[in-house]
Amino acid sequence: MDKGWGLTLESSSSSDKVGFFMNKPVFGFNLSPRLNPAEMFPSSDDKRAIVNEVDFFSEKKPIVKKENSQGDRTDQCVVNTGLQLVIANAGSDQSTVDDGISSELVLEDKRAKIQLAQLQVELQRMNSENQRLKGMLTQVNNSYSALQMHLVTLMQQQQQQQQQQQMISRTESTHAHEVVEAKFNDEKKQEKEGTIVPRQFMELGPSGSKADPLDEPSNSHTSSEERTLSGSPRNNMELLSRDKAIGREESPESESWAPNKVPKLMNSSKPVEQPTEATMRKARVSVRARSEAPMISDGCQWRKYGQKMAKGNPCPRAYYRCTMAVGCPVRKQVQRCAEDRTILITTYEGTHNHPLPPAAMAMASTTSAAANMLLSGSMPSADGLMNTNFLARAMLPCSSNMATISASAPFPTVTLDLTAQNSNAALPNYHQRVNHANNAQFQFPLPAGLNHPNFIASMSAPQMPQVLGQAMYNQSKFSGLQVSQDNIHHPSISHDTLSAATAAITADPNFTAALAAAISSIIGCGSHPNNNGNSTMSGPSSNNNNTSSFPGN
DNA sequence: CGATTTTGACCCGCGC
DNA sequence: GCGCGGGTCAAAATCG
Repeated sequence: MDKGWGLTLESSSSSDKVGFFMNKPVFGFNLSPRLNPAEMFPSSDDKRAIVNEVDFFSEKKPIVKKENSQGDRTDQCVVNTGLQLVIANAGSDQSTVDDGISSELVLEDKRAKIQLAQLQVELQRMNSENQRLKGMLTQVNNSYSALQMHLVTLMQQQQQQQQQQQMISRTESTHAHEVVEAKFNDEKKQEKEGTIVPRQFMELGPSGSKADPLDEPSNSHTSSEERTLSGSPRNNMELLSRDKAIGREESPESESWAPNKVPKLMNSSKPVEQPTEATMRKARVSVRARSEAPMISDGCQWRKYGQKMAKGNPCPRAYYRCTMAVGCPVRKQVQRCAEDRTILITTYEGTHNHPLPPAAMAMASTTSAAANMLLSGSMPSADGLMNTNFLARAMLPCSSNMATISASAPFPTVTLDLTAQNSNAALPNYHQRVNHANNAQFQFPLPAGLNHPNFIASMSAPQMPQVLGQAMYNQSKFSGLQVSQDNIHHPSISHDTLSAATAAITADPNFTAALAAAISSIIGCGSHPNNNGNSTMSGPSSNNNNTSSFPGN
């Protein structure tokens, strides 16, 4: 930790007891070996401190002089004198007294002792505070790790469930075939489709189908089930249309694309087991990040399946679907910001139905947490949004433009703004757009917009510095970013660091992904203290497979 | 030659 | 009912 944070607390301050949150107080008091290290760090096991202590007493004056020359004059005058006197008294060495102990010296001695005592008290206080902060940091880290583990576990369980259900549905599909044949025996061709279609979506669906083909022989027309899957008429129509589409697809290629159609059918077949999936399908997480690359790296593999010109934006919008697993319903849209083309807007939608690589977990958990937060207020109703954003506000009392929740129809969307000068450049227009649509909108800061002035000014929330600080530190370790705490007055992040982080976000796609973990942890901790790890929705992850064609270029 | 991208067509929801 | 815009499909083109 100290290495990464570049602690330079002179000799004695390198003690492990002084965590990075202590750097400010330590610097503020300018503790140095001029003070008796043994007193300042009574339980310190720091080698340097011990050495200094020994040297100090063994060579008395030479050491004192040497250190005086390094220290600032004020400290020199007061503290050093005190120490000398202590030595003189302790050693009962009258030689120094022979020069004449003036009352001034005695006063200085007392002053020094008082100051020393004050410093010790202050140090103790700082130590205890440091311990407390470290404890909180550990707690946050543990929570985050636990949540990630929990998420992974859940995803694995989900996958196992899917596999089991797929096994079951395979056998059931045979029955379905027979029933379909019986019902549509007047047209042999129809029979064929009836057999093929159920198999497709049962095997490729994101989660095992609990639909019982026996209950609904005409699977492709089970509007009753579809209705339960989603309350929205839009989905109903979608599903019906999908049925038609599947019905007309007989080419081999249709099989390869079947997964794309499967999710909704699958949703329809299991409305009870995954009640949130339909809503998750609607919930979107939009990530704004500065990037010259065509796509941000999120750890997932994507295939482009479409590109369109969107109204109001000269840059085309590209459509991608996740190809890490057959039938993964997750899709994303990538588009340059019309106002600032260096900003890449990536909108994720859907839930991965497969395990994610670590690189993808960060962004996935981020979007998951964001979507969960959005959906935790239940539906995109006004109440839901109010609740959601109440949580956001409570959790992150400072208000800036790092993240936005909007009830933008038809999909509620969370916007995570990873851009630097977001609020000044692009967001105003964005906000106007959203507000004009009479959408409730709330904002809260995220670490990604690290160099946002409001962000720095708003670091009062006690949990923020720790989470962000740790995230920054962790990131710095593998992104090559050096995070130094020298001369900063806030425990976690300096302006320089923020700038560097912003630069790193742009330069290193992995940084974005990992930084997303911090976002995730913040959002998760704040909005879903109990269940944010349960998220099954994973956004995407960003990744390395940059597509050749980039919207807007 | 398989995988991926491109791109025009198509479908659907929504507003007028 | 019609037109618009968003989203998706799928054949053709391109890439590795």
